[in-house]
Amino acid sequence: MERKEIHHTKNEMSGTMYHHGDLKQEMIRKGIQLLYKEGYEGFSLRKVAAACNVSHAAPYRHFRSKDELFQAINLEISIRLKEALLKDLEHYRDDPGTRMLEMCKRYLSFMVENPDYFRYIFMTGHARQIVVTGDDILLEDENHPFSIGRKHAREYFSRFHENESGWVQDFLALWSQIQGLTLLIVNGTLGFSGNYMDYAERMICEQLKLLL
Amino acid sequence: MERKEIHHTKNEMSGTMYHHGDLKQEMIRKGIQLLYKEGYEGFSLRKVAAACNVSHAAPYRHFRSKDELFQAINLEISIRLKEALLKDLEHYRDDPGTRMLEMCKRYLSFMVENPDYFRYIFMTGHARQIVVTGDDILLEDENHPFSIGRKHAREYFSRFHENESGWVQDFLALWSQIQGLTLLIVNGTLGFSGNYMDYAERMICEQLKLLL
DNA sequence: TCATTATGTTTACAGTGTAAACATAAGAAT
DNA sequence: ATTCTTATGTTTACACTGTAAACATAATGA
Repeated sequence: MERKEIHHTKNEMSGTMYHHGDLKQEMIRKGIQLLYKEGYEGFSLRKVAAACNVSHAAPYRHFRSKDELFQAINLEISIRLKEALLKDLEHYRDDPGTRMLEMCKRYLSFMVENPDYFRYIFMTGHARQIVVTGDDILLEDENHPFSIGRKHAREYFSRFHENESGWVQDFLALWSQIQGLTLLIVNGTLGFSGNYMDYAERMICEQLKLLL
Repeated sequence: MERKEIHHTKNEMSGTMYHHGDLKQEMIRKGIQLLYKEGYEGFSLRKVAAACNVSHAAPYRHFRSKDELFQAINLEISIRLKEALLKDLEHYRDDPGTRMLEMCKRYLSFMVENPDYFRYIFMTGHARQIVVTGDDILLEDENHPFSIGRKHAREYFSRFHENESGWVQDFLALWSQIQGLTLLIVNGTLGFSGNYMDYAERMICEQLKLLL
């Protein structure tokens, strides 16, 4: 009971060992690295396995398919994104407009700095399903980055409407715009001679009905 | 000189023939069909070759790589898109706002009906480079669908600005929004209980500064 | 008629995801 | 301690993929 982790992770042990120790987590870590280095096209299960010093079939003990590894990576990324969005957000407590602007900018920055995250999540059918009903726009998972954005947007946009569901259209408009700009920048369609964030900021402010 | 096309396309000849006749064009046509049927993931050179009743290496006489076939498909799609955007546009001659709205809706419809076109062009790094300078947003190719949109947007948005380049920001905002909404619908992120076009229309009208 | 060129086919190879059979090590039960 | 079971590796195999090289055939032009 007392001495655990005797046989974990090759680093802690001397030579090579039959059992890896924590292959699942290392597959996810190395998978993200590979995604970062070689992009979505260059990504392969076998390369990740090799990066973990493990035979190409070993991953199948932890993931039933390549796609399942992707889902695990997806989850890990969404956690990082959520952290990035929420970090030190209380600085903007009494300025909801600036807070919204800040979150939008953070989202864009995160994706631009980690383009393969975006590429992976939104360009390969691995995004979570979100449903727009008559008066709400909802994802089951409360912890998902989207739900964070939704919560803030609802609180923010509600002030501009009398009816209970008016914020939905505003949020949809804002979210589409951010998402589109992110896509165009991340996939290399749009190049800026100056700083792209200037354009983004003006655009977002207008969408947030903020005065410039 | 007179009798040409004697030996073209298997359809016109009796049995099978060594030379196909117009493999290049049929690869593009069948390629688009395959894209439509199996999606970008299920797409392969060998399947397209098989669909053309031709050995798997034959395409290499016309395309140096899979990517080059994709570029040809890209071009073909952009032509179809342009046609869809411009068809009967003179009906809206004296109502620029409605015309812009109509073009945006057509773009969205086209992509929703042909999701793999969008997936292919914008999710696989095959989109054309567009540069945003201080006072313009430009693509060299005048015939590209983007350039069509740019022309109309410039004419339309200019009325709201005194300075010569004010329209750029407006166009960027509109384009990002359409593109983002399209992405979210096409990749299945966003599901609508009602008609998605209602939401889209309200959104676009607002972006066009049109009264509802 | 014959050489050249365009355009096919066959064969080959390395890389992919995945499944099956096998091997080993860890932990539980005896 | 020894043995059984289970978790987690490895090897081998297969059907795909893109692509290159060698070869074959048919159209073209001298």
